[in-house]
Amino acid sequence: MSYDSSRSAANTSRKSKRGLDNSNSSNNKNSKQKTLGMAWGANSLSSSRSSFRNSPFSNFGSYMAEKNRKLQHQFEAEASTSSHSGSSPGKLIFQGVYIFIDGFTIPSNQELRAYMLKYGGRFANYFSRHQVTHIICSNLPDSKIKNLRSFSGGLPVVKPAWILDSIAANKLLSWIPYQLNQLANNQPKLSAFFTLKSNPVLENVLTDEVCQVNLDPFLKGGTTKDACISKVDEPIRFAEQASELLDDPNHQFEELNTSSGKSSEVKMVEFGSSDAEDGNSVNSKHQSGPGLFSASASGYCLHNQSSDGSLSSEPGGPSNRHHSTLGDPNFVENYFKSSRLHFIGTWRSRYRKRFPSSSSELKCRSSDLNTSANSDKSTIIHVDMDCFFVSVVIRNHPELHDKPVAVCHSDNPKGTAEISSANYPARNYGVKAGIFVRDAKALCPQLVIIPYNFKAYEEVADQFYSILHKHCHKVQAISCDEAFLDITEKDMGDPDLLASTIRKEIFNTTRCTASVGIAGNMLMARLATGSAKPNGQCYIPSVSVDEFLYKLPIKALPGIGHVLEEKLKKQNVWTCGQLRLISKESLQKDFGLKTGEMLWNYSRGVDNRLVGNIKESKTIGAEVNWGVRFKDLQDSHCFLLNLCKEVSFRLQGCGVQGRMFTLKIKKRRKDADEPVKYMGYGDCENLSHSMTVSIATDDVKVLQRITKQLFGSFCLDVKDIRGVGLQVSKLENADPSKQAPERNSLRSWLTSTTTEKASRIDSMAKERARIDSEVKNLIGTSGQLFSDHAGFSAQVDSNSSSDISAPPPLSHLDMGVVKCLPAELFSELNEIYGGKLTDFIAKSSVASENIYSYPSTHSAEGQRACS
DNA sequence: ATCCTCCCCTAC
DNA sequence: TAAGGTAGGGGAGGAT
Ligand SMILES: Nc1ccn([C@H]2C[C@H](O)[C@@H](COP(=O)(O)OP(=O)(O)OP(=O)(O)O)O2)c(=O)n1
Ligand SMILES: [Mg+2]
Ligand SMILES: [Mg+2]
Repeated sequence: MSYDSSRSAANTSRKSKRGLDNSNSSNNKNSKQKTLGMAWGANSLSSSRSSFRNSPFSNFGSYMAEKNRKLQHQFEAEASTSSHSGSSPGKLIFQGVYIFIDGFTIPSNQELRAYMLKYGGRFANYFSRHQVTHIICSNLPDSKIKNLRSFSGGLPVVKPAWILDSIAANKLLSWIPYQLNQLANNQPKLSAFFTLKSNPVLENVLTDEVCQVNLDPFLKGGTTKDACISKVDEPIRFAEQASELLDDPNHQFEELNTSSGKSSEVKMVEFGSSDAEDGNSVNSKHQSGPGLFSASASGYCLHNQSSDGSLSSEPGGPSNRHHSTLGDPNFVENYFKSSRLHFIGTWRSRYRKRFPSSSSELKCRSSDLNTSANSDKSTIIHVDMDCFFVSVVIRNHPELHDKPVAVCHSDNPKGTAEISSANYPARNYGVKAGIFVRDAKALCPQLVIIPYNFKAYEEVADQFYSILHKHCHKVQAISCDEAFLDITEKDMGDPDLLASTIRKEIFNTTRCTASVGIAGNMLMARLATGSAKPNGQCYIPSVSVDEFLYKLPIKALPGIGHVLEEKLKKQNVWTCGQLRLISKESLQKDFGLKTGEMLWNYSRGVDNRLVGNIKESKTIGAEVNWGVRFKDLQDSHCFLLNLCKEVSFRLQGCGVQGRMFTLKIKKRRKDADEPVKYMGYGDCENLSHSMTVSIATDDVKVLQRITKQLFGSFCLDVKDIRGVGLQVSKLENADPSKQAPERNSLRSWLTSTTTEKASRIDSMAKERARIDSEVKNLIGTSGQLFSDHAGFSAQVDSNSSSDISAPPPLSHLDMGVVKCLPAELFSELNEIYGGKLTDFIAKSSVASENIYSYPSTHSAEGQRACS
């Protein structure tokens, strides 16, 4: 196996002074602004943004809203014109039908394929839930049936006779009479559940009872087995029959279908859309725009399966889908909708909005580090959902709880799709997150593969955090399924009791289990969770820390990944006990100051971090390292533009702008073969270039110009590009009035006192020259007058200025800010207002310096500005 | 010493 | 076929 990428990269030419040489060749003819996914993205951001942007224009929010409205309109117009095509000749009886043939059939695979192609249908060599409309199947072994039922996601499973009869009738017949009986008969006895379901008391009675019973030994007995580490395995049983009777809209839905359908028809258990939409699914035909992704232009993939199992003729139909940037203009948008890593990567920014930092977080402890003194007193809880992505999806499928199950995009036993999460039965076979589905199938042939349901993950995460916040005010979110609680102050009673209460509540609310670790610091609490899983809790008292760690493999320590693990193993260190034998100095020499200290501390169970609120983000970015293949420069520029749009949306969604831009490129290594992973990046060099400007921006056009320039400073063949990322840092609040003074670079520079300015006068010339070049960069050659600055974004489009609203009236300008603009920007602005600015300023030449001048604390930025 | 840039590593 | 993102911490080495 050729291992991917990540060699030392020490040989890559590091310097590569950012060559400002490359002429911004194309003057961007195609600035038509497709605005891809911003349709609903713009909605959410305009509202969130209008609250920020009210200065210097008091009505800036509406200005932006209007701008966004127009862009959205434009987008919708384009979308509606682009999608329709093709008329259907009478012969194409299978138009819109996309079959996948599972197993041996009569007539043969090839014959059916030929029929489909001849009569306007399509034929899938590999199963894809997104494309396939019908599964064709004659007969299957039992094991395969079960898997099929799980994976088909509600698609009709039909006998080949359907195709033959349709051809004979010269029209598309209903598939229902041809449904595979085998499958229908094998349905779980849902009806049995439904009759019981109507008893709402049952849930509490059963689950509570079970929990109580299981918790009992722990609560009474206190400590158990090894060295006072108390651990309760699986105290909350699934109580399968009971839990599945819960009043679940999804079940109701299934019941409706079962009873109202044809007598022979039994609705297949649905994993995909129906579960996602829960109660809505019955009547919601339209994909309620995934506004979920508040900080992103992309939404989730809500599979557009028709909920009644009938022919699902998707809007676009089963048209050619491209799996790479080649030929798919919406690649970025579509890709993110299906990316699990994008989902978990962007979850945090959504959480920030849903649970705004409670601010009541009294940072009464002066030092930001735990001293060993109070560490003894602290009590930290770590909560983590068990095999989260699997658990959420199989909630309604008790028959799968005991079987090995994994979440994956593909069930192709030869495929390179990645396992996202595997349940515990599957882990017994070695199946785990990150491995290829083909390897997982090799390890465990009966592995059941189920699809993602991002919307459900989001909902469960919300419930999860609602519960946590209810029980504790100090909650640090780690991810959508994981958090730390500081319960030091809650000296009321047993932490174990609190933990079991929380776990019980999580289960009763979500029907998914969580595990909990309790200890004196975050490190040990996290490790405790690991040993509590699945569905358990574990307390590690201080006295047991040493023993707990002694045999623990170093890889189990958070912060030690495969690289550090290998390096340490070369030093014959396999366990934390062995790690302790190495001196701190030696570790720091080998791994650096901080990393060495971390290793030394962690191996002893020492962790000084405090549980805290999520900090405001320092960087915002987007990258794509899958399916990236360019045939020419134009391809790459188009892709970069889409990336810029995505990043711009996220910046605006977060209400921030940035000054530093980093473009990352994955470049196929010299002699690298085609990647092992389908559409993957394989063995690559990771390259990056960055640029800092003095005016923060979130404007697409500015981003695009900067990005183009950065892109030009790489010398490479676009055909070698396997991944692209754009990251923005040095963030500032988009609303200057809410901007922390020390973070407001431009303002601090502009508003520094005259004496300060005088003291910098020597450096000014140099700085001015730099600004000149930046301004040129920001303004460019065409339309863009200047970037978002001090809350102002104006665009004077030479060709179609009617497209964008005019800037707000002069009276709404914040003159304090305007006065301080650099000359170039001031004159640009002055032009917009027909020279009236000069007069205005002249009249109100009263002292404004005081308003915005800060004590000269902004050392860093000051240095930067005048150096 | 401290910053800055270009990386690498890690976790979810 | 398949959807290998995102963000923070931090190290090496050069510039100041
Ligand atoms: N390489 C990974 C790691 C995680 N995830 C997703 C799927 C997981 O369900 C979710 C949470 O990550 P966890 O590390 O908590 O893993 P699980 O919850 O699946 O299992 P565990 O019981 O070990 O927590 O993130 C993923 O898609 N790919
Ligand atoms: Mg988990
Ligand atoms: Mg987790």
